[in-house]
Amino acid sequence: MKEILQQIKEEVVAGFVACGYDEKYGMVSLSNRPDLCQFQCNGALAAAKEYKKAPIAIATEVAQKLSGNEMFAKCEACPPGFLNIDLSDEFLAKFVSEMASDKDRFGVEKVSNPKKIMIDYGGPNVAKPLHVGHLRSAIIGESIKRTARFMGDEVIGDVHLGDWGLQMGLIITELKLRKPELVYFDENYDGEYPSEPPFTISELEEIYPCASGKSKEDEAYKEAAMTATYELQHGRKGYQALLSHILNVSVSDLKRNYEKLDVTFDLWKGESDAQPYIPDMVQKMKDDGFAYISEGALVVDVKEETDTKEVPPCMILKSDGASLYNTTDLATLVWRMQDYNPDSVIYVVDKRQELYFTQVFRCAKKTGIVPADKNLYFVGFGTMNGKDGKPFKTRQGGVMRLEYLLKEVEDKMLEKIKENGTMSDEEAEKTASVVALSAIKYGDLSNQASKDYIFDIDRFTSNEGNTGPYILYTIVRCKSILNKAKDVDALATILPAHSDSEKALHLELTKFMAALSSAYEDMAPHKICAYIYDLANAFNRFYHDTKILAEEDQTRKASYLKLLTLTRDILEQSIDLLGFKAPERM
RNA sequence: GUUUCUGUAGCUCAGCAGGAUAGAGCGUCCGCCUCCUAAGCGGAAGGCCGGGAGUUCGAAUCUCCCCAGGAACGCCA
Repeated sequence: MKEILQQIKEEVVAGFVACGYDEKYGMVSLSNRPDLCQFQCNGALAAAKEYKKAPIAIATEVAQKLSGNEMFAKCEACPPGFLNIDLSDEFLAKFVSEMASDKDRFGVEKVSNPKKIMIDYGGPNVAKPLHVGHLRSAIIGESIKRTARFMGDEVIGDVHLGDWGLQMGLIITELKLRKPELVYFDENYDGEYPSEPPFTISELEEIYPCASGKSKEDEAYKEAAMTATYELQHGRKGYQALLSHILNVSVSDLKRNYEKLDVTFDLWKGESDAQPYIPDMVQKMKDDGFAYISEGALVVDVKEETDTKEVPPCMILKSDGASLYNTTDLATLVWRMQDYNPDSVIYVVDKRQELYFTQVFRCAKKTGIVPADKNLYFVGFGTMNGKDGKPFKTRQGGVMRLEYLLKEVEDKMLEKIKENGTMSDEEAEKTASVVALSAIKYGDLSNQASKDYIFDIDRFTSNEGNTGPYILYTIVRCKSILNKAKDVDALATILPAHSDSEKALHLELTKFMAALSSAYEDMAPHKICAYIYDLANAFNRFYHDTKILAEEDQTRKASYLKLLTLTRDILEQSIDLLGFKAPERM
């Protein structure tokens, strides 16, 4: 259905036009003075210049023209020239009623031109456990994916594993040092490689940081790792067999962890999947004259005249001939275009990588890997900091594993539930994990993605304030009443509001469409958070001063229940887009 | 050094296609459970929107300069 602001605007525009003013002055926005009115139009102030009239005169004229319009309870001119608008309670109730009758979408229409979008989020390294650094990509990407899907786009999520490059060389080098007798290291071996991996996930997780540490101190070790990387990339069989072991062991562990986060991917492709496309891609870049040798490396210039800063060329191959991050990302775009041909690709990545992606995007467009009419978006997110404002660490100063973080938050929630609940242990634990996820995700998503934010467990899990648990609690309240009222009349209409708090709730509900579409357009989940926080507040106020189940007027009671249903549904739909769920009780 | 992001209440953050008295939460203080979950609701105190110029009838919001902090800046990803 048509957004409420749009409906109001049409009336106001008509008013302006009828008075002889340009329609552009009929812009309507939410009031920034809710104490005075619900909506406002500042067009008269702007029109004053063009028509050489006092703003208040214009506003008064338009206000008179609009008086008597059924949509408005009030439409008055206010000095110096504001047009203050209140909707009639009837119109408001009717609008909300219409939303309620739209069972699954609550008035939100799908986009008229759905797109095929591929979204690249996650980016975990195999052989390394998920840590907090992967949290934001997963959470934000998942939310953007769900939102776009809800709006009608076809969205393909790709985890984009980090399963190539120096880190693999490091693991192989360390493994060789520890178990040189393994057949994978015997270059003359030409039999079948064992199907059982020569390590467990925990060993793997220990090997990488160890190797990485050594390579920073030991030049020769680093050299060996780079050689191993090169050999792996150039088809050394034993190493490739090792790679697939590493992948298998690691991916099943990753899947388990992402599942806990309620984050899913349609594709489990990795950097290694792009490798077969590299030779042709590179050759074509050379043939087309885009790629040339500079300082020993193969590069493509991506400078543009409008640049305010130096944009270094996009490096395609290192001087030793090995591929690197950029190469792999470009080759990944090759198969993405070839196999899926998406209209756009969205990268949800740490914002520090912005320059790299600028280079990659330009290079992809310039060399024709990605046609000009496709869009490549970089959604950069900030760092997750600890309470001290520095990157989040464990108490020991190491990188916090996601599993442990999750466990810590779950324990906190469980404690709270046990304190004031009467649940069985089993239900308490289930509920704790649901609420914990909401605490983490809401804590993250309620901040603008691009900014750094402080991950404060105590605040996120707090009983009070703008938190995931608060939103869930509100939903649980709705559910609790609805469960008790067995006779919810699905066909009931929502009556004009009886009280201020009810009216405020109506008004808040009408903003759902606008909130969602702006979150969608800006790829900004925090806008959904801001909206549901306002909605939850409005509901709790209403809840507090309205006796719902005890209401004697049955029509009114049915209207309340309908209102509750809509509130619950919108909240649940919204948190689903954020990537978490509400329990039945808490 | 260059580029870029950030700077709003004691703390954590909204608001930024300019508009009327700058908004939340936490923390502090004061109220509210014989009533549908008090993980709630109401209220109070708390701000030169980093500083300075400019554009405008009007600036937290746009432009420029400064200050402070972070980040990126060709063979890591």
